[in-house]
Amino acid sequence: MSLEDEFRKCMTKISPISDMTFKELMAITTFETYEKGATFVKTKKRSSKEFMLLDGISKSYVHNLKGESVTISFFLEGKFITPSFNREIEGTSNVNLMAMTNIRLAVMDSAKFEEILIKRNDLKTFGNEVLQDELAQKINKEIGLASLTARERLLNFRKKYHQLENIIPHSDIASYLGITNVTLSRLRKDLKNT
Amino acid sequence: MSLEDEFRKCMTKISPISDMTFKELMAITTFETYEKGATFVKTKKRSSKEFMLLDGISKSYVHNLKGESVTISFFLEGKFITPSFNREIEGTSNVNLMAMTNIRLAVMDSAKFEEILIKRNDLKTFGNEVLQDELAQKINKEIGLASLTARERLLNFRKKYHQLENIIPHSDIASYLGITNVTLSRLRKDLKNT
DNA sequence: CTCTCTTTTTAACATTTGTTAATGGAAAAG
DNA sequence: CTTTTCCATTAACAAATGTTAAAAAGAGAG
Repeated sequence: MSLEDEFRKCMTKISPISDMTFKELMAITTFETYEKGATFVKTKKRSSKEFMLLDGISKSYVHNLKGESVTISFFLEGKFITPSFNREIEGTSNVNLMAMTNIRLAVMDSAKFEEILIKRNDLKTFGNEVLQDELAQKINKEIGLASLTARERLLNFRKKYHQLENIIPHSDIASYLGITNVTLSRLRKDLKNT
Repeated sequence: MSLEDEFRKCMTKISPISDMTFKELMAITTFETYEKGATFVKTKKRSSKEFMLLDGISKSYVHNLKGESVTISFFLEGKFITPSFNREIEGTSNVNLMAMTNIRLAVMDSAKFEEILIKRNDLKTFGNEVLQDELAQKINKEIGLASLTARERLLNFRKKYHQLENIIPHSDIASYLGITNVTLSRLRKDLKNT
């Protein structure tokens, strides 16, 4: 399958896009690949882009005041990454984006993407879908961190991200769950015998 | 000071608004008051409005799966409450908004507000300012919940919301911090002797 | 002012989570 | 294949947080 077809398929899976709109999108799209471990968006760097993750796994993360890396969220294949206007403060990203595996991305300039979005209703619907998913995830994560035990959060994580636990470093999962990796390991052991 | 003047003052404090734009805003604005304890936005009810909190204190909250109330954020006097497009999923709010004290609000229909926003650059700047503040707060809260101890979170809370601890129920603060109110009480005691 | 109701504090104990360090195991490098 | 390095597990202990229930303090009603 061509990159274009793949891109189209991912978009459509989120919300249907007309041929016309997709053609316009293609005109502003480049395809990029990053190797496992590459940070393709950095905080404090100015560069407004939108990303559709065609293949692989990615995470967003920040550093807290102690300098520790804190995972904010994970992105699986076919996910449209948090739009820039929901991720940037004064034109600079407030999170880093890192490839957890080798990844392939469709990359679009944010300003041009928005131009198309304004005039194309199907893309607007797409954008709303993405935004609403973002909102739902954010609030769920916050509720979880504020009111669930580490064990419950891990169970939720497993429901949402099947198999991810076997693919990416546990330290990333632990910081996502707001626990240490020692605690994660303990919980994993406990849950085996249940 | 008239309600209008008060409204204007609150807006300006966030980002300057021209006379012309403000006049248009006033045409779609009503002023409402709610008594302490009133929930003026409910999840699952359809009604897209924007709120400027002229006076008093408000909170947003949700219920988790166990039915417990979880405080998401607090709003102080002069704060523009999380815009509907950042709070609603398919036209229905994903949080409840409650008055923690008697409050006064400037209330605007979201669709009409957006119409003005589209054509008025000063209002767009205002909107961006609000959005960016929202983003910054959200990410900070998430980092805190994921990587700070309860004690550190309480200290941050105090820095951000001076005096709030003496005004609103501790159960609301505890759920905001992701701890029980017994733990909150303990931390308060500890921090006295420091 | 007194009584009632609600909120906050305190206590005692259980449980969870963090810390540090050692062990084990798997992947990468030579 | 062996060695090295990195990551996950385990253990032992410390610290933080939750749970339950009782006491104290505050707020509101009559």
